Amino acid sequence: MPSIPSSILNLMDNYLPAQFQALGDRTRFAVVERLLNGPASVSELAKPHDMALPAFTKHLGVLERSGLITSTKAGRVRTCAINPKAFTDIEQWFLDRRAHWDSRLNRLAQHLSETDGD
Amino acid sequence: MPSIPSSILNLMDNYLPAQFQALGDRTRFAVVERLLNGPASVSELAKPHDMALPAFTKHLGVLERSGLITSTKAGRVRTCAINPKAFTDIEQWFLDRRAHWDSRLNRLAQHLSETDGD
DNA sequence: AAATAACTTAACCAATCAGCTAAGTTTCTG
DNA sequence: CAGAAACTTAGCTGATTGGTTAAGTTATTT
Repeated sequence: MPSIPSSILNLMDNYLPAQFQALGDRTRFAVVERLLNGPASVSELAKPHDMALPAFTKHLGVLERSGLITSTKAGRVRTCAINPKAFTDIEQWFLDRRAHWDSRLNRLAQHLSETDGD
Repeated sequence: MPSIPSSILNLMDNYLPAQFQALGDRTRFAVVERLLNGPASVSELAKPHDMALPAFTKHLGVLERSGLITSTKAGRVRTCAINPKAFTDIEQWFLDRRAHWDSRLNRLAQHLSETDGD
């Protein structure tokens, strides 16, 4: 059974560290929180941040390359929006790890209670 | 003994960008995934990573300063463990934002249906 | 007591990052 | 069509990051 080469899968694969790194900057984190209220243009998003536009648009580039946001240009205005799937994926990672973590603790507790009287 | 005001502690506390940044590196991300299986010593954690120990312990420093992990030294062995509260806090951020996001979409849908016949 | 194990500290280096200014492009407005 | 608005591209810079080696410290083993 021929399968998709892992080189391609790896590209498709949502790589969480890239998304965490994107969120790991005050400015980008604030942009994401803003966009959770709905889409906005570049200049609208930039307004609260005390920096020149080129610096700011680099941040948007990082967010977009990580997959956390999307953007489309209409006329001279670029509009940015949250990519909900990226958030669902990260959320899922936390849910999975929590489930794993909890079951580990349960096994531990089980083991401790079973060996209690030894 | 003068102490750090709680107002400042609260600001330091739970500063998500720092935690995201800590997770935004392959090595540190892998360490966290490993620690979700249970505590481990520094050299145990370092083994799978092809780098000298000083480089590796810097990563542990970043993780610990962010609050994602804790460590204690017994004899010459430092043992690292997950700090579950940090994970709960991040998880909570995602749950909160999702709730907010969903209610925004609901309001939007509501609005669209109410103005449907205009 | 000497050797080894498990880090730790210090000093350095290359690469990436976050910012800047200046100049360019495209699209709207008057 | 001239000018302004909304980015975009290019090139520079200082700070931070992720790595290195060499040498030190502290605890255990033999």
